[in-house]
Amino acid sequence: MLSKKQLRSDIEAVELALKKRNFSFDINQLTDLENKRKKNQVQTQELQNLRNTQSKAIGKAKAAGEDIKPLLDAVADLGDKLDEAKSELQSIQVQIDDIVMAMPNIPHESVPEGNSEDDNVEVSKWGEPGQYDFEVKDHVDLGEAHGLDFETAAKISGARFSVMTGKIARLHRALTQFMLDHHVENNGYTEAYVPYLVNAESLTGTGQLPKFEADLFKTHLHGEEGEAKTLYLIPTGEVPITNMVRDTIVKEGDLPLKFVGHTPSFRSEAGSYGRDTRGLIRQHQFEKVELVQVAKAEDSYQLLEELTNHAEGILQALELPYRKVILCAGDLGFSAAKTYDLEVWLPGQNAYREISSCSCFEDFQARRLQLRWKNSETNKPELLHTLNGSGLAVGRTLVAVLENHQQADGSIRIPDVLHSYMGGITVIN
RNA sequence: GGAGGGAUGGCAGAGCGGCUGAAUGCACUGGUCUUGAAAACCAGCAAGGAUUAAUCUCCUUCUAGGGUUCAAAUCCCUAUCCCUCCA
Repeated sequence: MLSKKQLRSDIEAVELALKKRNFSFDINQLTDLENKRKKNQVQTQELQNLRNTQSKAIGKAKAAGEDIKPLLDAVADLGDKLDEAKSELQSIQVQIDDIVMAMPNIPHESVPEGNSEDDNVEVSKWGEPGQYDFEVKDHVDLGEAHGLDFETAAKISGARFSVMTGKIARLHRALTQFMLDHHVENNGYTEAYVPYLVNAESLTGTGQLPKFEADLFKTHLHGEEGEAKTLYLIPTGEVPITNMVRDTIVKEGDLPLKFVGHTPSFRSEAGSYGRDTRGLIRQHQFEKVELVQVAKAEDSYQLLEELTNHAEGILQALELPYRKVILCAGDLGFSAAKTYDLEVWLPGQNAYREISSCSCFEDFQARRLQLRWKNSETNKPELLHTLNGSGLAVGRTLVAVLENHQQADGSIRIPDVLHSYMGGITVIN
């Protein structure tokens, strides 16, 4: 959520900034509502003030043993007037909130202009795509022989699910364990285990709601669809991990907070029919190791670089060629101010594909989350900045390992760092 | 499944219709004292919002949502979460 102060004082600048990401809104509508709000709020507060002072006077008169009847008569219709003013104010505020909650974050000044992923800008490249003196297979063909099974998954659940058995399943687990250990031991993250079902408040805090409900799997207990009983499957570990610190004032000395968590992610993939239908690339359920940081405003962009490097460290350790791109304004996610995507080389697709997305949200999420720290200089709570990134998406990492480390006979070479996690297995064949 | 108890500021914890935005302690900030520190003492210290150049002032908030009342942290109802006991 953007700051309402900013929307009042500098709405033209907001419009201009959001235009960069092809988002437009009706300035006049918002200013009209804002003017109404101002008038109504002042009026309502005056009525409340009147009620408070009158009530106090009644209390005093009563204590002094005076006749309070005339005072009671004087406030007879105050309650109704107040109710009316309040409900009108509330309806205006709901309208304003609806508009403001649907507004995306303002892109950071370093974000390049552009409309789609074609306009993203490559920042760096690591490793060289391998040369293969045989015809490369994609992960579906490679995995089939080793226990990657989409047909059984389709029987159990449907399209966009997978079953893994045997060594593939172990490799998938090994990748997860390796990533978690790596980030805890080398990068200073605290491991977090979190719920996979979350309430609407949490999803509102990180920005998935109210705008993107269609992307979520929704459950309700005992067939009842009510606020309290509705839970959603998390679309990313970002949601529960970031929400651990919702509504808190973090001690300055504890900053930055750094959490790493392994969770499944559940996505409806509404609107992506026909895209990436083959293989593990786009699933309703996939595993991810998520990095989350919470920091002071002045540190956040430095930490975005670090966090991205942490994700890159996994790719390097697994000997996977990749490139880093900065997303253009038009391709930026709703809550993000700046995002680096890491794209791993997939020989089977002869292309770089996203495997991690690392973003700084500035105070956009923190404002919804009421996530703050107390500045000892001003003695005032200030909003923190939030960051997160995949470190990495496990399913896609599995794809990358299979495809990049395939050998002529269809076997898979296991990168050195995984050997201990694989019980000494160095090749899957 | 049944019966109770609870949720209050950064934390702990009093208050149980008007004098309570909230005692007290801890933490924190500033000061006195000290060569320095600790201790002691003094002072300050909830958040959000409206208005303002700023100060002032005002409004809202004691888990959440309803209700009673001129007036609610306090009474009533509902929900959520926590705890204890019984089965």
